[in-house]
Amino acid sequence: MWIALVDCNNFYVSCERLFKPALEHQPVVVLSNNDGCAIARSEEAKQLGVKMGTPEFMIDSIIKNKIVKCSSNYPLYGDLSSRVMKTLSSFVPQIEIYSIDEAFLDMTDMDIMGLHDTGVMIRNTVKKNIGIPVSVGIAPTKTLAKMANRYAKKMLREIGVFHASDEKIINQMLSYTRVEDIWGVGRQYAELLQRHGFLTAFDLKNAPEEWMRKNMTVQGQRLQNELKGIPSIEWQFVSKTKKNICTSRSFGKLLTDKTIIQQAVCDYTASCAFKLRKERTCAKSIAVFVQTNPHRKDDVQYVRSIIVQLPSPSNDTSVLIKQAIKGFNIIFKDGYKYMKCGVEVHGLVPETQVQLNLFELAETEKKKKLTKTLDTVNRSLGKNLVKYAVQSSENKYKLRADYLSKRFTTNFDEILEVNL
DNA sequence: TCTGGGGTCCTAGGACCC
DNA sequence: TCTGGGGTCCTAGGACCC
Repeated sequence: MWIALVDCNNFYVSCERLFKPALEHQPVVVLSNNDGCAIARSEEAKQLGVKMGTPEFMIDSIIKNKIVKCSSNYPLYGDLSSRVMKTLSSFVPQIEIYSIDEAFLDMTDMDIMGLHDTGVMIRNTVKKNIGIPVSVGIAPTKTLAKMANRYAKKMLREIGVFHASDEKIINQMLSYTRVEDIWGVGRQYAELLQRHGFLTAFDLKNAPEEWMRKNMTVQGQRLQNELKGIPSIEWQFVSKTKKNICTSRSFGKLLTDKTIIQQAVCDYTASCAFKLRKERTCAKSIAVFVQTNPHRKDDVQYVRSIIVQLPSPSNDTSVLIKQAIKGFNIIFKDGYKYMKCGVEVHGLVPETQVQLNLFELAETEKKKKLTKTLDTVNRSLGKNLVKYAVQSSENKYKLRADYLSKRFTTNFDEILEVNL
């Protein structure tokens, strides 16, 4: 089996550059929600020492005025992503979209002109059609394809394609790759592995199976098999239905006022309810959490969450808001400076599976019509103008987005972006 | 002054049932 | 004095991903 992992280079930065060619060859970062920290960096920005997750104020303190900052613009990235994915789909029978900027391609039947050349063709076509640069890694398993992709970026920058085509080449790649750079090995496991003398992916491939199982659970076993060239991660051509849905945000500034925070909780609940309806699922329970800013060492800290069971599974905004407020009232305490709150819905079941008694049924039909109308109106306006009374009518917890680019390819309204 | 948001999978341990 | 065992469901928490 041959698997390709196609990955857009510095995706968010590449999207911004597409519409602002002057950013080409400039150090550019894209900032997270709230303009909090860097979540995408151009090569030039990486060379200036900007790390993933560097807070904006630290970027300023090191290299003020040398770098272009963009607020993140998810509608734009989402639209370009689907165009890239559509182009990739034209090459192979099926692709697995792994994230906004990555997809796995089953290349097993593609070996007509040689897999390396096929990879080059894919890369050139995406660049020509969409304008986004991509890298391609081809190998016998997903984990090795990820590694090959990274190798292409690091070692074969100009070509941007690497085919790990036989055992000798794969072993070279494994020896080159340090454990902390393997897909599936995070900081904790990397430290553990290094302590035990496993430094490269090649070491890990040859580690005792017993040890892997004992210290890294079944995931470690799977990972080791993948490194040995035995595919152990299933294809996922159709996206699974979600198991949890979450909406949470940091506030633009620290908040103490219960009413304003409750409005945020209600807005995020409405957002979760909308996502549930889009997925055609209902939630069994809803969790609410609030927290202070852990980075402010001098402030008194408070973090709390609560799970509220719903009377019956629901995706109705008013039902969810009612329960969310109930939970919020239990966990909220005066006297703290809050930085963030969020809402998470759990135990999702298909809409069609929800059992109701007759009384509930009659009520639900009425509510469904109301909800459908609200969704339709809000969608056609391109923003959430129509709301329940407990939601916010103005942005008292508004997020910052000082460097926002225009929505070049979509009709989304500015307000949708900054409001939620 | 200023530090993201949205997910997944796995395991352990408790509650409960027979 | 001796005090089962297996199964399921749920939740919390850890680790990881982009």
